Amino acid sequence: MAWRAADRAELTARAQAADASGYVLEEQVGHLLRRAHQRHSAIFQATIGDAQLTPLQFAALMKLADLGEASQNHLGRLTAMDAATMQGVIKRLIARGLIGRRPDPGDRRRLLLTLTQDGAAIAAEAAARGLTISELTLDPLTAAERETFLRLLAKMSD
Amino acid sequence: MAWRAADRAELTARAQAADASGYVLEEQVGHLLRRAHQRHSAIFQATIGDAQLTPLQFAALMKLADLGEASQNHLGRLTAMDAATMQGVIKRLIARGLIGRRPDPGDRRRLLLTLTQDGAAIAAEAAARGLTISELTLDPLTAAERETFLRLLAKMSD
DNA sequence: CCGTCATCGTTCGTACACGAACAATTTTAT
DNA sequence: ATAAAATTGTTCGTGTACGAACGATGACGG
Repeated sequence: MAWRAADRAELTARAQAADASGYVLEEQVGHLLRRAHQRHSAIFQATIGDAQLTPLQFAALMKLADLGEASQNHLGRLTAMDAATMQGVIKRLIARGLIGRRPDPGDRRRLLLTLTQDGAAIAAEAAARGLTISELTLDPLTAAERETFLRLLAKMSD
Repeated sequence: MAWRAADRAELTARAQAADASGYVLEEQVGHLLRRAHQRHSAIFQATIGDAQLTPLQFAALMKLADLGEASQNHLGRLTAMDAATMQGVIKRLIARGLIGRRPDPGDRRRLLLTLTQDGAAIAAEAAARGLTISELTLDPLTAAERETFLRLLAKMSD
């Protein structure tokens, strides 16, 4: 969001006087979570270097680098993507040649995913950027606040 | 996310041993923000009552109830939606007859939005549910933690 | 052995999310 | 007054998100 002085002033002015409903959008967790997520996405895009690599694609790459090999649904659960969303993410990663897919010999329903050489190279390169992105996102907080915030955020995500 | 015991066990086991990259997905702000946002969306959908009403449509309705009247872009900035996203949200709210649109007599670029009677009724009904949704989302935290969390979340969203 | 049930991957439809480009208008700086 | 810059609403393209339904396969109990 590119905030303007006029809009910001209007928001703080109105936040004082909660109207009859008692509902102040700017104080609700959902709205704040959404804005924090927006800000993180912007930082990700500006920092990851590879313009084609999205947060979800990056997450899948990192997790696959850790696992070595995984079925689509399994990788999806570990990266918090449902099967339908996974479809698109995997399709685009395969199209870019970053991951490969082969049938599981032991279970004909499953497709096993692995990083290609290109994929492994990009994953290694992006890992460091990923850490920078996390630091930049938490930049407005002090060191102590960051620890608290991450702990509470994890607790809330179950 | 419907967590399975096996997946959860695998995650906690792997989180211990950070591999060579030093990047542990589960500890990154972006991933946690995304999961928290997912959880909130699920709670919203289960609690809002009106199956057609989405979080963004609800936010637009609440803000418009507060403002009385606003142009599309202005309302978009106050609800943290860009102009392109706003298009779709407004289009669907108009289709449902919850908001109306008229040209601004003082500025021929602008379209002024207002709640219809139906829109105002639904907004009033939904406001209470909105507060419940926020409480349910913060439920895993203690009262003190909630206050801290909201403060840090707001600080981080700038 | 065989029916029931769960899981896997896929597709469809709807709704954000946002960069980019656009024409019409208003504002601003000269 | 007028050229340059900014704002408003729109459309297009790509990428999440996810419920719902589907056929194919596997797991399990009787």
